Amino acid sequence: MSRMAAKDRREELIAAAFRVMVRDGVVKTTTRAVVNEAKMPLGVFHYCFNSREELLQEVITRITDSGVAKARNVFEGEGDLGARIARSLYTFWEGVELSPGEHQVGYELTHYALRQEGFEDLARRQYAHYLEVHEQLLAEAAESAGITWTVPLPVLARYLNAVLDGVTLCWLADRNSENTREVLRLTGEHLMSLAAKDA
Amino acid sequence: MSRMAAKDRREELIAAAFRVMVRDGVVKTTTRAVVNEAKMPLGVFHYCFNSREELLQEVITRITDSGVAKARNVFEGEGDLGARIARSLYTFWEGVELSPGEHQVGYELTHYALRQEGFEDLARRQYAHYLEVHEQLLAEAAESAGITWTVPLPVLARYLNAVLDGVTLCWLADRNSENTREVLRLTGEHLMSLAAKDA
DNA sequence: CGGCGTCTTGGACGATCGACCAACTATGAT
DNA sequence: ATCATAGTTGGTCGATCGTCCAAGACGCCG
Repeated sequence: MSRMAAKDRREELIAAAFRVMVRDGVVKTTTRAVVNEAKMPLGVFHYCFNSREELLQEVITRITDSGVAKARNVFEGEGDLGARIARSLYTFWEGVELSPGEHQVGYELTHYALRQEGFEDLARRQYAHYLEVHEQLLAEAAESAGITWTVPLPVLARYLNAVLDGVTLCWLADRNSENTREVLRLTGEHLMSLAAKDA
Repeated sequence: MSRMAAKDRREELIAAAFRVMVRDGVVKTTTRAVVNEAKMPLGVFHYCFNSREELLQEVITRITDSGVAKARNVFEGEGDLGARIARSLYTFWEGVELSPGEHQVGYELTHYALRQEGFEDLARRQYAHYLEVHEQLLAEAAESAGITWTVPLPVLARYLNAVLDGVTLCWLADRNSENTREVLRLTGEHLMSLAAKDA
């Protein structure tokens, strides 16, 4: 193998691990599967990571910080509040249908973290981040549309997050896209009914 | 060990497996952990089950048919539509806070089934069942309250299922009960706004 | 009593896993 | 050129897993 800095190899292994997760699931993401995906000898692994847990932890933080959540970060653009909400929900859903595996991995990692001693904080932070992103999104949308939410922002963000997680989870099981889109449309209308024009 | 019919031993093993799942998670529910929980020798396992997968499949169908979903089956009782909806959502949430592990196991099993070759149908059926229950609940509530839903029942059921799954998943991570209850209250009000009095 | 299913049991097998290590090699500073 | 540092490699260890089996024990029916 050509010589490479341990830092760089770490990054490649993290990327390889994520690909394996998407393809085969978190449980089957073994050290051997990862180095095989990255086309590296097995010995490399514990030279770059102290343990398998350390790798998974790294993947979780990457996903949390800038991965799947990015697809939700799309309240930008033109139009009134209704159009922007509808477009945001549509864009989110586009992301799910485009790469279901990535979202599936997100949930698997959450449950993995919840079961792993000392990893509960990772799951906690994961959802704290999601809620924060949604909160910020809703706040920006309200400001640029000149409205005020009639529901406390943390509650509204949690509601939005719940609907998105819920429809995704259900769709991963039954792949009913049509009804899912209808649910998102319904949710969009509901959100609009919770906006009050500023004085 | 006292002599016992294989059928009966199966049931005890299924129950033991469920307890292990709730306590340690699906991944750590090994054949040895199960027989240990049931206080049976290891050899019993493959006398009662052809494989570990067969046991997990049995647990999934039990949960799907009458387990966790039962907690949602509570639209019964007195009062107007608003009171009944609020009480139903509250009862559901009571169930989650009372035994979070059981709900957590439900999600873990869903993801397990989605990854297991040939088990996708189990996850499919699981959610088909949930949606059916919610649909029936909403239909009964509408009839006894003399209202009609202004949204197609399958869509409304999926929406309700999504919110419940979503808030549960989020709460399992951050344990924020207060905001979760607010989300459920908000959802209840939303549902009421989707009811039209019959002519 | 004798036989025949049904059930019980402890041990063993091969596979796979995370982790570890010793030997080797390349690189760059002195 | 020397040497310390950093990186590479293949093999191996012990643990754990699902699965299987042979030998025995029980209970029922003839």
